Amino acid sequence: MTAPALTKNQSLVFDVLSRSDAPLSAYTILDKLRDHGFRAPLQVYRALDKLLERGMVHRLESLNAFVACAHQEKECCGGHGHGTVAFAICESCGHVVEFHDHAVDHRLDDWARERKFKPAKTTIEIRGLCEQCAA
Amino acid sequence: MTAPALTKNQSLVFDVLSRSDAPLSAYTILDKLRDHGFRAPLQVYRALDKLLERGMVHRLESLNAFVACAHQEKECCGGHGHGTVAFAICESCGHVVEFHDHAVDHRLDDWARERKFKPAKTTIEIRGLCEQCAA
DNA sequence: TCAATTGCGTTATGCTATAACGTGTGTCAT
DNA sequence: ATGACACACGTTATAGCATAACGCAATTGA
Ligand SMILES: [Zn+2]
Ligand SMILES: [Zn+2]
Ligand SMILES: [Zn+2]
Ligand SMILES: [Zn+2]
Repeated sequence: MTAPALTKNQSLVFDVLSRSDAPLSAYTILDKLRDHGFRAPLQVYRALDKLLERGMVHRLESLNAFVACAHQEKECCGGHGHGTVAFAICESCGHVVEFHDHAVDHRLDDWARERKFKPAKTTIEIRGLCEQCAA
Repeated sequence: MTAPALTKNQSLVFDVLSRSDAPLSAYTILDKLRDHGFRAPLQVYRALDKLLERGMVHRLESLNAFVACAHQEKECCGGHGHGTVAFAICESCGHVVEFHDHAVDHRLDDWARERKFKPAKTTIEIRGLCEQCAA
């Protein structure tokens, strides 16, 4: 039941994402890891796949970029085992806020149930300007 | 105030999207329009940009693909002048349903207002299985 | 020990999107 | 008219994102 340890490559990728204060593209991650022996995009993508599976990393579809999950292990909704997560992305400074909203989740869930649509993964991304940048 | 007519290229691209029952990538559109003189991606992307501006076409971020807007001109929320729109995307048959949900919109709006975040564009995409394909 | 699984590294390729250049065509103020 | 401007268009080249296909090594579990 308890997940196996991260491999070396997975740890390296996760570390880079954790330290970043903005989303990173796979190729940016690659560049940051060249000194650690990374040579090809696949090394990054394979690590990202595993981290995404675990919910430790999220993909921002509107940016083709990735962020470390901002949840603590045991937060509401089970931390990394969270349901749908939403993002507010500042187009000026690049800062991203990850959040849940149960009302939104349930509303979309109801919509799906009414139409007998079976959701697998839901993307919610608000792009705009954060408080700092909107001033 | 009334929008200028579509150019030839814009019409061709819009037609292709309108006739399709699934989202199309820019390159797929290009292929479908080679017989009409299209030779390069930019011809498609430039037309798409204008159609997106007008709200006649939507981009599905999680698919890197495009669909014709499913609204009628004068539907609720002003038809093509609509606010946030959401999509349910079947991963099996490719069918896409476009919808509004005011409750979701307002909830996300509230979230943003509370944090003084200024939304510019919001993406909501539910991927899963439609009723037909879930059976 | 033998198979199956998983991760890894490499090369090559494919898909998505834009930069930069020049052309032609209208509009509009001079 | 003529020049200035805006805008659509066409072309070539390039940038950015993602996966296919190969082979090797380590791990696991019958
Ligand atoms: Zn998360
Ligand atoms: Zn900002
Ligand atoms: Zn629409
Ligand atoms: Zn379906």
